[in-house]
Amino acid sequence: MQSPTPAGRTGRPRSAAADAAILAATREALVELGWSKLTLGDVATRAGVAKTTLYRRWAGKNELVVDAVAELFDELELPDRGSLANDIEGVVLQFAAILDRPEAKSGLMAAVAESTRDEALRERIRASIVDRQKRLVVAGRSRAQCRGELPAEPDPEEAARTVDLIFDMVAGAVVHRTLMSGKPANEEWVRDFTRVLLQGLGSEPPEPTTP
Amino acid sequence: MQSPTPAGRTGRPRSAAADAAILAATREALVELGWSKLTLGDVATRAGVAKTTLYRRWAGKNELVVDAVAELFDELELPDRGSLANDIEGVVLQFAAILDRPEAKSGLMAAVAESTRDEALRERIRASIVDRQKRLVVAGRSRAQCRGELPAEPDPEEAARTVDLIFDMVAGAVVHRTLMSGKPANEEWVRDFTRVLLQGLGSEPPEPTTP
DNA sequence: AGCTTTCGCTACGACCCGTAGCGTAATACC
DNA sequence: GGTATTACGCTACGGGTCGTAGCGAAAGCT
Repeated sequence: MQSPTPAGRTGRPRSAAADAAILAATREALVELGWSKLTLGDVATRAGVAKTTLYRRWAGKNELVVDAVAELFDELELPDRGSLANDIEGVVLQFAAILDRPEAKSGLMAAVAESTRDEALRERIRASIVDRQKRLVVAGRSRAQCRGELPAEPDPEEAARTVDLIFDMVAGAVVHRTLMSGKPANEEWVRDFTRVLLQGLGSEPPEPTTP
Repeated sequence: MQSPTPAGRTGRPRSAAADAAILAATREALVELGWSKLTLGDVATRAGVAKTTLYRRWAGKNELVVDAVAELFDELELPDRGSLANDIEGVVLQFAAILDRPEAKSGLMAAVAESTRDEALRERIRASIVDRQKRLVVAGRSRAQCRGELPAEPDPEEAARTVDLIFDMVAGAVVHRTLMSGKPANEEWVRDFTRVLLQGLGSEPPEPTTP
């Protein structure tokens, strides 16, 4: 997960408990201090380990925070809710709930910002966060094709392009809504979003919000 | 634009040339160093001003970078290209071109990350960057309604929600494509994106990419 | 046992931060 | 032209964080 996993097999093994404590302390520090004021010395103190232990496992702040934030996305699931629209609404609400947590907001965006100048960090984010989310898109799309809700795309290259497009549209909209617009991606918004995604902008709303 | 604009009217005025030099130096430093390694002392040296001059005008790194990045979005325009689809493709390509610049990527995302813990900074970003982009959505939508390409929404509250939704979907998709997926938002992608946005996911592609 | 690796601790030079103080330069008002 | 007022450049400073080195002790494996 972190630094070049120790090659040798003999000797005292690394403490797994220390790993968990460090990542939890990192998230705690992210909540209280945010990215810029988070220091590795402070994280070490919170975790009850020495600062040098941190540097033995992670190359720096970037890698540590990515690993700490990645764990937040472990709970993402895609239960079968009967229709494509329901599947989308369900997973988007899950994603929005994770993004609403302060440690996810500041940590993820800061890491992405740093990754624009660090190829290895970008790959780390892709492998531990982005690809995990994209798998949900692949699964949901294939499920919808079996239901006949989406057209089949025999060309694998074109199918991959479509998956990428849907992924960027879904995740991008939620992230932008949450971070840039600063408004909640609640049920009402998710309903509207899903309708536009599935039927396009030309469609008219089913009901003018009369609860 | 920056710090509490000097209240008094007498005395030596602030140098406007210094402002431009500082903002340009900030963008240059963003390109070469990225957000985390950018220091205000270095920016001051590049701009040919004293470090104290920087602190007299901006409260800190966050505010300075936001102002420096905001200027990049000044060139955004919405020329009338005849149809809603063409309008969208045009403005999205402009937006993607700006986002592709390294100073925009690292600067904007880092500022957004910091803004999750700084209400004043979030407001600054909203006023100088986000709202300027949203105006294009409002204009493009109203133009499309005049053409009859989009349904009219008489309820102003519902119209505002629709504008917000479209804005987050468009800008979010481009940002996510560029930064998270790390792939270019080129003409091919923009064509696919516009088709899905207007017609929804159920529609089939017009031609299987046969140039 | 003995070997190997991790761990906690301390200390260190290097860098950047943000501010204070001073003398000088540039404008507005009279 | 003289004067008040503000901005500017420069230097210097205490405080904080960085990332690393070195040490003795602890914890596993064979």
